[in-house]
Formats: sequence, C-alpha cells, structure tokens
Amino acid sequence: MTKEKSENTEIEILNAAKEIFQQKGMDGARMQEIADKAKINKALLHYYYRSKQLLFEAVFKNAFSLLAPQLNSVLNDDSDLFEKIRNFTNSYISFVIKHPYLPNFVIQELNKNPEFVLKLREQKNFPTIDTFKTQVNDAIKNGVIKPIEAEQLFINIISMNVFPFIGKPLLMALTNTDKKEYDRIVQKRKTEVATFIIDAIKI
Amino acid sequence: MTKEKSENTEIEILNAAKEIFQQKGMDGARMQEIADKAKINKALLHYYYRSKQLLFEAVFKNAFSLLAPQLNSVLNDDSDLFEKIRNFTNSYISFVIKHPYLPNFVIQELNKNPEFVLKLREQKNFPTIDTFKTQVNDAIKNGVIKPIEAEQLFINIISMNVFPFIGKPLLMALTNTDKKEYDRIVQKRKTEVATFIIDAIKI
DNA sequence: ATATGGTTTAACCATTCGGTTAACAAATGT
DNA sequence: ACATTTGTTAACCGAATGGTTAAACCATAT
Repeated sequence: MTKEKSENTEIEILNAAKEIFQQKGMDGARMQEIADKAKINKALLHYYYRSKQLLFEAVFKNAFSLLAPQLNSVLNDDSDLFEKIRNFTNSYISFVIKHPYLPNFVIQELNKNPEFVLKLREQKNFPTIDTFKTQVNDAIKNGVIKPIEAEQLFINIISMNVFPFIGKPLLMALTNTDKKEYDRIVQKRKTEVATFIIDAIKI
Repeated sequence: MTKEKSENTEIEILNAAKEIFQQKGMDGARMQEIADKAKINKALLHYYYRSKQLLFEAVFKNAFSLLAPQLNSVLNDDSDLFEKIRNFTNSYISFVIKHPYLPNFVIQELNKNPEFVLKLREQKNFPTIDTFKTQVNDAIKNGVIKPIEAEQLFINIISMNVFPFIGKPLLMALTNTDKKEYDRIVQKRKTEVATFIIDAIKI
C-alpha cells in the first residue's frame, strides 16, 4: 500500500529529525545525518519537507504540542490549587525523564528565534494563564495563601521544575554529584518541590 | 607601541567573538561575522586564536569566569543564610541584566558538550557546595529552618533566579506579558524570590 | 637607511552543506 | 497490458565556510 509506505517514511524522517534537531539544534544539525538516521536518501527529506527550515518547524511544533498539555495541567485544570501544584511537579518530572531533550530544545530555539512564539500562539492548545490567575487570587482572598502575583508563583513553579533538567551539567558540577546521585535528587523533587512551594505560600 | 596595538586587537576579537558566540552559539557563529564585528581581516582571527574551537573556548572560559563569583556568593560567602539568599537573588538578577546572554550561553554549550565541565573544574575559582552544605545543616540543627537537603535548596535558589532569563520568551508567552511588563516582574523578583524561599524553609 | 620582528591583508583552497535534477522503481488507475 | 502518478536514488551544483598562504605593512633596533 502506497499510503502506508509513504506515511511510514514521513514519520521516520520526523523521528530521525527530532532526535538530531533536539540534540544538536537547528544550526548543528545536518540534513545528511538526519537522512542517515532515517535510512533514506537525502533527497527524500526535501521531497517530504521542502527545506531544512520547514523540517525543523515540523519538529518544533510537534515538540511543543507534547509540552503544551503539561503546562496546561497547571494552568487550566480545575483541581484544588495545592493539589494541582503537587500533580504538576510529579507528572512534569516524569514527562521530562521520558523526553530529556525536549524542554531544552524548545526553550533554546525560542531564545534564538523569539518570533517563533507567534507561530505557537496560533495553535489551539496554547496555554494561557487566566484560569490560574483567578484561582490564585481567589485563594488569596479566602486567606488560603499569602498575597503573591500569579505570574510570580507560576514562574517559580516552572523554574523549579524545568531548570534542573536544562541546567543539569552545570548543577551536577556545582553540587558535585554523579549521574546516579543527581537522578536520585531529581526523583526526590517529584514531591519535594511541591512541598517547598506550598510551604512558601500557605498561611 | 606594538604591544598595545596587538593587545587591543586581541581583546577586540574576544569581545566581538563573545557577542556573536553568545547570541548564536558555537554552531551558528561565523568566523567572518566575528571578523566583521571586530573590524579586522578574517585571517587575523586565526593568527591570534588558531581555530574556531580555540576562540570559542577562550570566550567560554571568560564567560564562566564572570559567572563563577556570582555563584560563589551563595556557596562560599560566610554571611547569615537568610541574608545570603537575599543578597544573591538581588545581585544575581542585577548581574544578568548586565550580561543577558551569558548564563544561557554557558548552560547551552555545557549541554551540548558536557565534558566541558572537566575543563571548568580545573579553574581556581570553581564553586563548590561544601560551605553552603555545612551552613544549611547547622541551620537545621539549630531549628532555624525545616529539614531540607542542601542540594535541593541550592537547586531551588539557582532555578528561580536563572530560569526566568533562560526561559524568557516562553514565559513571556505563557504569562501573556510584553517586554515592559516582564521586566517589571523580573525586577520585582530581586526581593520576592528571597522572601519566597525564606518563607518556604523558615520554621 | 636598513634589517628584523611582529602584525595585517587579499587572494586562495578544500571541504561541507543545503538543495536540485534526471532517471529509475513501484504502485495505482483504466 | 499500459499509462500515470507517487516514491526513491545517485549524481551533481553553487554557495558558504573554516582555514592557509604569501606578500605587504609598520614599528623598532642596529
């Protein structure tokens, strides 16, 4: 069947491209290397995705579409605030362990190319902070947590969950830990980070 | 004077290289672009720094030597723990505003090339966590703060201070803020982050 | 003034890289 | 059976890139 075969190669190209782009970035990636990893001729890359740029964008959008639901689980899920923080830290860390290069890739390319954000905004599931903001302000009004801007709290949550992966080599060196020990620390963070945050804001 | 002239160009090359490398990374940087920015012939780059790789390493070590004292101020300064946290968040954020690309550059290249850490470790002022660890454990023993691993606390401090800069484009999009508003939020963090951390750990 | 040393440049080189072409292969429709 | 469309490849191309060379420049020492 033509369709199956062509769909297969198309997906295999995307998978190969994903690996290479996420490890080496747009500039460091080579079309030949992607072709090799996908076990096809280089010209096929251009047959399916006209240019390196378009192939990259396909990978990037795909990566972000995996990340978005994770972020949405903090922003637009309607569970209790503390519970939500606990769920997020736990599930996000599990997520990144499964996709180690992904958040760094997204953030890095977004830094090199801030106008990419515009393209992401168009996507349906792009997370917005509004629900979270209301929830935080309600919790403050009800005397459940200390006054804090929702944006600041959000940044704190994301920072403590995302940075340990992005800064892994640096943090390993600074804390003087090997891989095994660092992984143990990260695993422990699945619960510790939530506790830390809740302790910081609860009255 | 010969020496002055040659030292001048050598430094101007380093400055030009710093800008280009920090904005575009090792792979994205072009020797010609660096030469243009330094207003010299491309061959001069090779005259002073034999190869792109060596020029890059010079820039990288230089960048890290600026960053290290900042980190040391959390790790190896002997002021009171809470005071130290307050000083660090305040001074680190000021530092990054002066060198916006620097931390991202260091972290990014370290990710692409984790064995670079070995070269950094050799440098004299490379920060270690030992003093900080003792201080945290003492504070726990004295009932000043809740039990927490020094490494976890350290990672939290660094994360909340570093990530808002590294993740800026993403965080701006997620919190739906423009440059002006985001800068205001970051400025506010100079004091807010310390308060947040201290609230999380104090008894 | 002239030789000497480091400094700077224009021109050049080999290789790499993204992309194209033209021909071939395989599937599909009639 | 045969024509048409779709998928795949080897070979090729031009531009860009890191690096080299040989000559010119210029300050200083003799």
